[in-house]
Amino acid sequence: MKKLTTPEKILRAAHKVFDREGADAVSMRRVAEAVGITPMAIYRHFPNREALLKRLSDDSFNTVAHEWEARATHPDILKRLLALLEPYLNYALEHPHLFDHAFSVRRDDARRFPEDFRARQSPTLNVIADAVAEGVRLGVLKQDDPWDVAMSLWAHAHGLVALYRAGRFSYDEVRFRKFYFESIGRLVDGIKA
Amino acid sequence: MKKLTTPEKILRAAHKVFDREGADAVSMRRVAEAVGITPMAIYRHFPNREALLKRLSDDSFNTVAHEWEARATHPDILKRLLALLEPYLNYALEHPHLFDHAFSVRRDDARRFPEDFRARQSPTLNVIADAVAEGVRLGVLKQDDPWDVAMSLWAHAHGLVALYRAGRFSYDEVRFRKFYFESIGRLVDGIKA
DNA sequence: TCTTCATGTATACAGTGTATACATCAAGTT
DNA sequence: AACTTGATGTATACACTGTATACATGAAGA
Repeated sequence: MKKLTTPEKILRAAHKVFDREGADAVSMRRVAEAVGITPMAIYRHFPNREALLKRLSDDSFNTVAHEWEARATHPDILKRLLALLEPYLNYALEHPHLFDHAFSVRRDDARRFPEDFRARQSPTLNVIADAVAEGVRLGVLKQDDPWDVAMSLWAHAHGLVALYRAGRFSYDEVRFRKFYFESIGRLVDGIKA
Repeated sequence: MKKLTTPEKILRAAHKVFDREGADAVSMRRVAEAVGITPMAIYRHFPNREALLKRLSDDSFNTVAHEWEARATHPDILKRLLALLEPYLNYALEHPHLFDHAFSVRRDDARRFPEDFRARQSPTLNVIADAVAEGVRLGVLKQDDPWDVAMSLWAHAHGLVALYRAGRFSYDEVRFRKFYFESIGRLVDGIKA
């Protein structure tokens, strides 16, 4: 059992509340009480509440993001693309509040399409675009810009999850998961050679 | 110049702030001051702030929603589908804050896929699903469930706009508009017969 | 022993939504 | 004409928020 520094304790307490009840439930006073310090003590470690929340969703996202690369192995390009988009769905279903904050909240410092992505600054979209590029090279996919196609795939997955998160589906997780892949399949049909 | 009732004045003042600065800027005190009444007077006309915001985005959305039906005329099914998704983009670009609230905020009373949509309770998705059904009938589109396909189209459009709204594109409006239709075009390619 | 600095506390302020109690005034009703 | 009622407003207060400011504490180094 490692001894925790105060910033770590703050992050853990805040993460717990965030993951369970969403960003709105993460108040400085509530986090401070959970840690056992005064609200103002948090400001010794984080400039403000927004920075604390950002750090939280960044950390949470990064721990999951590595799964993208691990999925980049399937030899069948079309199946690989679907497999690459599964962690996105899993993350949204397992950590809905953190997902909302990581992907649906406006971020002025976020990586932007196209320049940041083409500069390979997104480890997650890299593997998708690489898979698309390989598919094009092998003749499995239509001739098209791999980054544009990767963005289409991301947007499609994101749209489905965003509508699900916004309460526009009555499906339970199992049936939504099915619809998610069927829907992405329609897009994949459109990029096939 | 029609004389305005108090609820109308409240809605107008709130709409102005909402459209310009977003939901967070709409405080009861600020709206009340703009109208020239006390904050608590608003509660004579709206049960609470949430209801006021909901009414605002509902109204704003409904005034735009009629454009959907007006676009349902193009004889070419594929072009009609693209034309049907244009008002969605226009609305998002012209009223970004209201768009966020109308489509990205969780609504437990929102119409849900599939049952509410199949029951034709969404005037906007009706025209899309009808166009898809007609396309299937004419053999222009693959055999598939029109409501599932319509939902895919909506999700794709929504995902693009949501990512744009979340600051994931560096494109200006003109270039994003181009990418929006190109991307939807990839999905349309996938549902073509 | 003295200083310094990181880390914490205490207090206060301006902001929020809204519950509660009271005021005003026009429209019926007797 | 007098009285009642109901719609609409105000005034005040409460609990909550993020955080600026001032001060306390205690360990490390000189």
